[in-house]
Amino acid sequence: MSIDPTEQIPLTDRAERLLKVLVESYIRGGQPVGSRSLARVAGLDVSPATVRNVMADLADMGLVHSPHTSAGRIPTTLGYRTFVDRMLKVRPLQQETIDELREGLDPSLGHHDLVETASGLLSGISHLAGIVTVPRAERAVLRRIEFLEMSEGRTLVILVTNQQEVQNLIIRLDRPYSASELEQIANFLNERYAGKDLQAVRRGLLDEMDGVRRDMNRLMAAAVELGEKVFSAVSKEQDDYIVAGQTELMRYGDLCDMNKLRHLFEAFNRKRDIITLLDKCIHADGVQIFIGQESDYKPLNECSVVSAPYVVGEDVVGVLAVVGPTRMAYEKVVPLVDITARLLGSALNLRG
Amino acid sequence: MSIDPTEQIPLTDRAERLLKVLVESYIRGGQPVGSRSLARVAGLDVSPATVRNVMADLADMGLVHSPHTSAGRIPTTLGYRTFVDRMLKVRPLQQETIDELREGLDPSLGHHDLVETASGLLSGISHLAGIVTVPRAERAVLRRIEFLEMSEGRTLVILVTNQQEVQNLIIRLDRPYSASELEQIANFLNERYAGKDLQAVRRGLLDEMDGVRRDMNRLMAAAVELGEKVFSAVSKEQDDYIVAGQTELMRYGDLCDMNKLRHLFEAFNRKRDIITLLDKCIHADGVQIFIGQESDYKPLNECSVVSAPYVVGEDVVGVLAVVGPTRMAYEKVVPLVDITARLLGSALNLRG
DNA sequence: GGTTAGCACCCGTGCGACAAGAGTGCTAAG
DNA sequence: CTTAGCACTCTTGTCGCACGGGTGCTAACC
Repeated sequence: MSIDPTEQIPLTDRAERLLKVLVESYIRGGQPVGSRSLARVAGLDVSPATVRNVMADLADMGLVHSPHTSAGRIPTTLGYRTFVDRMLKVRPLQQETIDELREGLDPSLGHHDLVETASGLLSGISHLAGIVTVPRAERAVLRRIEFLEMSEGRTLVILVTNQQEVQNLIIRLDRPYSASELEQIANFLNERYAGKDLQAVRRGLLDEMDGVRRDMNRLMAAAVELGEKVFSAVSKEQDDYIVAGQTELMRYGDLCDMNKLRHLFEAFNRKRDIITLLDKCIHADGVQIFIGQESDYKPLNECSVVSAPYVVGEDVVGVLAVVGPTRMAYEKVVPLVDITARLLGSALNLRG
Repeated sequence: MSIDPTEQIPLTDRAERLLKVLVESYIRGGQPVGSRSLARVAGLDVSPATVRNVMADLADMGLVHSPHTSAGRIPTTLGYRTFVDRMLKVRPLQQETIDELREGLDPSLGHHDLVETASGLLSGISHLAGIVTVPRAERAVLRRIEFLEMSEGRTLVILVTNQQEVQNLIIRLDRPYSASELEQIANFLNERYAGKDLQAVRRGLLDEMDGVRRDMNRLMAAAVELGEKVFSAVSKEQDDYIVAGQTELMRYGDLCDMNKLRHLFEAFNRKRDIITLLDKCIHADGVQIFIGQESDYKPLNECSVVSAPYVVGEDVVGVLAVVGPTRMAYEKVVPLVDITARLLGSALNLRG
């Protein structure tokens, strides 16, 4: 949110109030709101005509527009933006919702399950789609590595990280290693690197490869080479997320166009584009909101994305988000995303 | 297909031909087909009036119906059924499609990837949704089991099956075991059970528990108990499937009702009901077709499911299916499902 | 000057009428 | 048994029309 396009726009108190009420009431009702009802509900004790004048100004500033002459007004993207940045009063979550989140995000679950339930909770509570990226492994701490020969040239690598996470991958070796050789290599790597995070491990391995190659014995050389193979593969294996509750989006008249909705769903499946969008906010701290075209991605043109990074220790390890029609209940979604991010972070954190 | 409700219905050659053409032409066009066009395209050299008479008979038999007086005719479920059972001439797949399948289902892929690509291929080729169940592990052959202590009471079990499949799960032990104890237990289990399929392993373990309990030493007893824990957990871990191309279904006007479509998608996510449906055909050999309400499951009322079990060795290990509107190109989908099932089976088989 | 009432006007929506077209069912003749 | 003919039904599209919500503008008002 470093660039705030609304900073410049000056609004009288009344205009501001009217915009706020307009957005709220459009979010609630989903229909263009006219001057009469706006005047009534705003509690400002002004006539519809006055409201119309104000609306004309807001329209000039690009904050609202009519879908056609003589329907009520609808907020534009910029209108939502202004609303969100300047008028949004977040309403704290109900205690029972918080309890539900806290219960669901049980620290004893595995990474994958945590991500999945987080996504499910986001969606279930907001009645919108939830997205949670799989946490980056780079900062996970290596606890143990083991090798297991499977068949000619294919070796199973078992990687235990943090307290409980297990990851296995199969690598191909260019020459056969004996079982005891593999054991020694594992021992070497464990002794040297257990307790460091994967990023550090990889850096360490690269250093060793570069540097003192000649004073390594064969075993060490093999260990380093093999390790590098493993950890480069692991670091590639990221960039994934879990979506829950796509179907919720089929409930909203706003997105009733089957074709657009299809494109949106396909985008969810394709993942790539969504990932790049989520990446954008991985280092914004706190909740971030993309409204309509702000996401700069066609399938999301009529959607808003409310996202927040989640943090383990000092490090941002992932992002979660809620996706729904532009016309969503921001005042509820924002705190939901916020708190879910915190709870997910701490659930992951407790597991070390 | 043991019960064939159409066996009884006698049809003149002409009626049969007309029904066939009607179904084909409705599948192609999606609109009720009238007597005039039917007469023309059937190539029978009869007048529309004659066709109308035949249609009246077919309607009496419940094979076709009009959406209302004086629209063309549409096949009923029973009509489709008759068509599929008695008139469907499967058209062999194009060679390039077969190549695409064969290439995609690379035996060197892991189980999970195979299932995923199979599902994707089914969907991509048919432009419908594809479903493939994860292969049952029961008949997979145990190659090796290893234990790795992780933290107090939590032990990682690594299970290598067939040539290349790795599965790991974490179990809780009621008492702590030393590393060497675990190693011995693993050795015991490996010696005794490597090469047998998981079902046999489990049976064996249960036998040992039941039977000769007293002449086992402590180690054996522990091994048996632990093993039982593992293999009972593994056998529960099944009953899953992978869906691909749900979004394709949003393309068809037949399923344009957003609500129904939502229910369908939710059914895909819920999985349970779909699984029970797929279970029904796991032991029918060859392709099976559920048309509309035949599936006996509301969300699928306007869909057909074309399914086939896939086989490794002698054993059916899973089912795959294509789901689409009742009005689908059966003559293409049937061979597609058939061949994909064979290729998936053999891809899994090659991997031992 | 800001605010308001009044008024002309615009435009989406719903409704009824109407014609066209497609298709049927029935009957009577071949 | 087949077919032509015909009356009838029902959907679809279009047009016109009235209605109502909402606007923009202007002129009066405080």
